[in-house]
Amino acid sequence: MPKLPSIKTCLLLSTRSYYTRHRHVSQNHVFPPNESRQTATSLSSALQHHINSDTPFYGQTIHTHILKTGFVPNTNISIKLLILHLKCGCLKYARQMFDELPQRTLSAYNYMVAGCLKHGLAQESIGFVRRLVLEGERPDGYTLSMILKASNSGGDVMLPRNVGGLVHAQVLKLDVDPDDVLYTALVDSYVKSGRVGYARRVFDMMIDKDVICSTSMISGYMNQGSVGDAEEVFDKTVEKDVVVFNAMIEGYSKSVETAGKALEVYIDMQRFGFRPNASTFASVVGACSVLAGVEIGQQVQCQLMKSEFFSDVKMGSALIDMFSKCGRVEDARRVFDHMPMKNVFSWTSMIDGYGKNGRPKEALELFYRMQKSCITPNYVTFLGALSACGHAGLVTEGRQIFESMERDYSLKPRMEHYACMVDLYGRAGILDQAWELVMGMPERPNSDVWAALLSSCTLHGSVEMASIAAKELFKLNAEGRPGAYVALSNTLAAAGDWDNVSELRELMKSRGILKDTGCSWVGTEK
DNA sequence: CATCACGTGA
Repeated sequence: MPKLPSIKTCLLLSTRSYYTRHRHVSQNHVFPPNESRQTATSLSSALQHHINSDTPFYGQTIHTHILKTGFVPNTNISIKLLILHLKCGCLKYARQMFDELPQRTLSAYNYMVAGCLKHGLAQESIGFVRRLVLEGERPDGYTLSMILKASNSGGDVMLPRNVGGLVHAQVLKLDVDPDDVLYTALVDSYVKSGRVGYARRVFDMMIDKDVICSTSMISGYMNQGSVGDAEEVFDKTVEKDVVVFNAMIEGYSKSVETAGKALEVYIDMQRFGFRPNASTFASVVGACSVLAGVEIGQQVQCQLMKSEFFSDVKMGSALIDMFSKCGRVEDARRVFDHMPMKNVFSWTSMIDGYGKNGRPKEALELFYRMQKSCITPNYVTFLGALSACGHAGLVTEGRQIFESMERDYSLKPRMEHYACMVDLYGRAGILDQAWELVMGMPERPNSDVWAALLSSCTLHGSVEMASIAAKELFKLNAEGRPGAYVALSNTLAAAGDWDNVSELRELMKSRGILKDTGCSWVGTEK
């Protein structure tokens, strides 16, 4: 039987292989220990070194070595090993270390929660929160901020709807300093759940409002179309950074009215000495596409080409999108062809660009070529391909693509896809197929689907189906869709059902949807 | 042991 290496050898082994690759790192923890207690101490400091210098894999090496010796790590070492495994992304080992701990402290729990979150396992992380509460621990500021993060992670995390409020209450109970990062996390949580008013209230409690929380606040305001409030917060932000500028530019770039300001801020930030980064360029190019300003867009493109982001995939997609929106598909295609690296986004932008510019053949051709290369289409790609089929009236092809979604890529069609298919059948005049699809949906159709069905009925004069679709639509959110009333009214009128038309018009008037009759001003000037 | 917070495209 081979002799097991001693701890001393382990340390030397792991550190030697480490130093051959990282000669610049100080060697102050390599001292060979003489006694067992010292062994633990020097082992601990070696592990600490790998935690601090972000070289977790070497720390893991130490673990495999000490496992061979049969050395039983103390709590201190176990926790360090746990941290190292988390840093390496080995949740399995981390969990094993965690379960073997003699006593599980709050900080150990917090590590597990954070580790799961970092690897996208929000549900798992909440599981650890549950466990710590069941074991009688009280969540501290760290735990609370991670609960917020988990709830913001978007996934299907089982949490009460108003987590933000519940955490807020706990925060107030804990009596934490308003300038703690936790307050920033709270602001961000409220912003992300769309409750900007609450976010502002928390924000106002903070005395030292730094860039980070201001940025959260700004993006919250920008997402609502309250540009003025965003500007107010932005102006009050003393120590600005690239990110705040980006948040402003991104916000401004969304609408035609403010896209010009996006360009101004872009110039401003450079004047203040901030170098634009990939996100900045993406937003600025976005602003150009909103303005349909190819000229400025091309100027930005030139600047971009000279920057270090010239080959950035994000940039390429933004440029493709801009040129497509300006109706210059050929230019978009040139960008696409010259991209050194392409990802799903690049392909999707290009497919969508062809679709939106009335070139379904090219869109589909690209869609098939993409599948032949190693890029896997996603939800948005399918949406682009399906809408291209819709524009071209390619029913059979559309159906095949729709079916391949789940079969070949295990992507469950979303509401948008169903709406797209209904639209495809509807435009082609195959209303019964559209109806069948809607009835066979696994989930309840949303307003987009009913709206697509309604407009198909309007197109082909099917009054009965139109009224069903309209009824469902009104049940959902008719207020946001004045078009629904108009479509139904047109269908009824086309069928000569004037009684219902006038009834509907009354309804529209009472709900404040019917505006004054439009009239032309042409010829009224003196 | 020393975790947690801002912008990201179709």
